Amino acid sequence: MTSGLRERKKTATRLALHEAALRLVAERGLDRVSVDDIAARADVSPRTFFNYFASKDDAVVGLDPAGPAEQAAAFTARPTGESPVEAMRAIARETATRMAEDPQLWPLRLQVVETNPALVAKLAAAFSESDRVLATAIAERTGTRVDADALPMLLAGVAGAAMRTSLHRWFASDFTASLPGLVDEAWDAVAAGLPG
Amino acid sequence: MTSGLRERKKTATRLALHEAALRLVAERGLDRVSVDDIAARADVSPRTFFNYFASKDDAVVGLDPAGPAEQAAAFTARPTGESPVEAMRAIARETATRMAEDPQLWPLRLQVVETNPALVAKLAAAFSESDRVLATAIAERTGTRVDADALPMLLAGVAGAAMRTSLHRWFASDFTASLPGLVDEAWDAVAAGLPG
DNA sequence: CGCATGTTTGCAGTTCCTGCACGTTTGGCC
DNA sequence: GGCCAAACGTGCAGGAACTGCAAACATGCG
Repeated sequence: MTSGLRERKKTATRLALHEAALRLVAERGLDRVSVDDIAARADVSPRTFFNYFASKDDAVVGLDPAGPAEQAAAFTARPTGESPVEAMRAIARETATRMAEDPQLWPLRLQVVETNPALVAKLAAAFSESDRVLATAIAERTGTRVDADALPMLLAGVAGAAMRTSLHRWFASDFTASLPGLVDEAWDAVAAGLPG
Repeated sequence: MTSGLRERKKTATRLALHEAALRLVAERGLDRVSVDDIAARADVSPRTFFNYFASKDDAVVGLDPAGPAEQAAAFTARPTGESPVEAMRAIARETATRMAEDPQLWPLRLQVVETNPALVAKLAAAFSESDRVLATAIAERTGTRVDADALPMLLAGVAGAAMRTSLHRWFASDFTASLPGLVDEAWDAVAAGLPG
């Protein structure tokens, strides 16, 4: 899969920068960590940092830049019998399962993000970008247009809301709850039209 | 309402800075406008700029910082007979009506935001903050807890998705569509459980 | 080996943003 | 009107984020 040495080194460096950023911010707080600090702990030059992340915040949040596109592809690949809502729900559940697999990374990420308001904003922006990509995929699958019909953006946005809600409850439960279970609950409520 | 001279001057300065930022960015694009440019056009010192906005981006987007709290208050003030969904829908419609009243400001804002990716991110962050405040209000009204129950964040998030979708479609229609009408469509779809 | 291509790094420079200190304006009070 | 306290505007100094450029360096491939 990751064949060449070059690519392996790149992903290793990216991960090293992300983990360095995450741990430093967990220890000291966002504004007591500089890009130079992060670069130093990851053993690269400060200039190199910006070859991997566009900003300090991005390095801390450290999301896979290919994530949204992969989700969109997964959505497109769902069986044609499924309704758009069923398909979105299915990939949300898959994503949740994958997130919950690593008992360290996502909990630490969420802990650090919830503690630093600027990062909450960054994560929201990342979700919004993901929504945008997913909306395009939904439009293609359903033969609608993002600009004209409500469904694509609405469904993508609701999916994002369901995931954010579930992540928050997962965090609030100290990661003892089942993330896929929380995702299911959220989608049940959505499918029922959000009963009060 | 706005009694003192002091307060009137403050809101005037804030508005001047926002309009300066908006028009300059509309003309040249975000990265060809500096804070100094904005301050100069608004006739204040660069240092004063930061007494009104925390960042250049915030000045361009220029949302009322009291907006989320006002929405939450409006939600709390809805008749007790209404379900949470009905109440949220009602204030969404009110908000949409108010936005559509000014035929200049919101269209220009949306135009500028959609043209500059960094601003899309900022707007998403602002919506997320609004969601957070609304979720708290929903929890209080329904006797649930934001940390434990899905409804507060989920409903707030869905409301945000409905508004973002409607704003996008309004923009895509060149502002010829009725924004409250689009909001109604979005909420109809949500209430029906997002049929495909 | 040796070339083409991609990656790292240092450096100079711009812009954003903040803390601090000081002068000016405003509102309340007599 | 005159006075005081609080709020506001401004200049300055400085740290940190980020970018473009060009020179070294590493890797893949023939």
